Amino acid sequence: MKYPYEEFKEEATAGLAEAIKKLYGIEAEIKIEEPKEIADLAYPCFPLSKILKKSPKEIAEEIAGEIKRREWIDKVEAVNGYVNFFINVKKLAEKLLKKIEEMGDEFGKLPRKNLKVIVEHTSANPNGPLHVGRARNPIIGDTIARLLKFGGYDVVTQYYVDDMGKQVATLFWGVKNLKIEIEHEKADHRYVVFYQKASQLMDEDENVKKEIEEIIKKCERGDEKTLQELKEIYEKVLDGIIESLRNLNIEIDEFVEESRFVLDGSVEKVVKELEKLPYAGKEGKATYIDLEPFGVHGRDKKFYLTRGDGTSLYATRDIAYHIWKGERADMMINVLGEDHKLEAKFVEIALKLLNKKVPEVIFYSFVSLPEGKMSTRKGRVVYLDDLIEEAIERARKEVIKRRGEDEKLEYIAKNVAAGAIRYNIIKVRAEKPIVFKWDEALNFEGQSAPFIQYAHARCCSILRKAGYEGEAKPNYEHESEIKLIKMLALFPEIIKESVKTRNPSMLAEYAYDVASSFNAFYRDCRVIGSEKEKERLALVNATRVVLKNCLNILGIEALEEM
RNA sequence: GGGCCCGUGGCUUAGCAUGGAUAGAGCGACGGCCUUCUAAGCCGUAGAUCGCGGGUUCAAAUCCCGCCGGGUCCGCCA
Repeated sequence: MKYPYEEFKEEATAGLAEAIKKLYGIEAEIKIEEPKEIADLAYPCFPLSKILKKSPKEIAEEIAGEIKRREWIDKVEAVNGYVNFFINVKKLAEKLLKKIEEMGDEFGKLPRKNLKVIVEHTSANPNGPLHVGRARNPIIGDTIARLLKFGGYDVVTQYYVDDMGKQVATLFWGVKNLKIEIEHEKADHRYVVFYQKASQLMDEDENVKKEIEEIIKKCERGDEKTLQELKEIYEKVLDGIIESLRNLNIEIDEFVEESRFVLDGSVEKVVKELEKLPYAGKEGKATYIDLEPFGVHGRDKKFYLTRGDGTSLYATRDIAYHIWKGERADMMINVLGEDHKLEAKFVEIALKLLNKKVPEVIFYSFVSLPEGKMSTRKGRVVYLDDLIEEAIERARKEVIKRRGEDEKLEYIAKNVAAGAIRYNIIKVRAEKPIVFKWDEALNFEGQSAPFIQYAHARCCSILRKAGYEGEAKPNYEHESEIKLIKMLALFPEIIKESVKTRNPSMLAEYAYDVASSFNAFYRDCRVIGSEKEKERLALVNATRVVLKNCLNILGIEALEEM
């Protein structure tokens, strides 16, 4: 199965190759471009000019003269050394609308690949509520998962639960030893106070530090009773985190506890295997791998696998986890903060040395506050729950302003809020650092989720009123109609591209462009009651489908009214 | 000291992988548009040495080298 735009592109490429062969007798690599306003496709003749010793202008003219109108190619022009192609809009409209009509929610999907991919994201220590500094993780992870599913992969998402590290142990110690009364409906917010106080005491009091260290040691030795006790506490915090995620439309398929890899002996096996390698060394009883031969330079290039007492370290357990994961999937994708780069590099090196599958990693920069990096320990944070709550509050005001209070108020406000937050994170490339500002994070206008949701709601409203039944003979002439058709046709291309590059921000941008093109159409072309009502309704419906599919991938509710 | 990432109008950002035709948006500012399908919208104006300096090329925001500024890491933490 091919999408219409794809067919056009193939026809143009084939036509070019043929023409060049015929004219100059050479097999040229055809690199085709998609200039926005100028043409639908363009072929620059500059590289050929060098080989042929002819001006690009002349070459373009010769080639353009050679390429005939075909099924998809409506017009070919030579301009400034480019061969410009124009698509047969009538044909495009016919084929595209038919395809969208048939496929509906499936439109834009790529063929099934029969490859299982595990997307690991969030994996935050369950010692307190999620904060905005890490909010990119679940949003990027969930969007990537949805995107890959749409792109034909079988996707499972995993949250790796660090149930035996310092953070959870500190939390546990705090809950057991401190008396703090705090009111909050969510457990993660109640418990984080114990964690904060305990961390503070740990810095001040050597005995507290020792007690916490003892808890960690017990866990790492596989003491099941201690692990169980910790679990009873952290599980409540984790439930709070899960609830926060659910408010952003994020569900995680599997939770994998770190301790299982200690308990089942796989961590020990990893250490034994790695110890045998020539890169391994010992310092006292602690084992390390020297990273210098792998191109890692710095003050200290030793990466430790075990402590002096033989217990394992986080990265070592992470290796065991990845071996386990790799046995259960064809591909692994991890979403990690940029602070994990070195650790991830180490895990990668270790996995390669052990001849195991290596994960792809998507790194993101932190969301910081104007006063600096967020920190749960220091209490310098904006919690995700507070952001969501504020977003809903603001959305509610907007909804009331527009449509008054009705039974749909909460539903709309909640989804506008969640959408706005998700969109604002995903529209920016993951590597870019973000400084958190309330008004930017909660923008409901311009390039934002509500803008796109609004266009979708407008589509739905028109279709509702007109009673669309799905029959149409497309014949579009208005510039805004044509622009919109072409925009919709690009959807599968955008999916292909963003799946390939694992870059959902491209899709976010595209969804905005579709909504924007629709608004122009809405402005210029009356639908209901016009002579062209039927075919315009078909276009509105096609727009609705594309917007909905975009929004679904972005994890944003496609509201039907707002 | 070293590694990696970021640097595009006042602010936020797309484009950078695979170099091409006038650098595309949004916010904010200013001025307009609700008697017709939802004004969370639309139209217009102003605003850009694409961090700086070299280089490669017919062509550089995009590739290479150097520098500057910011982030991040270099722990027997996670």
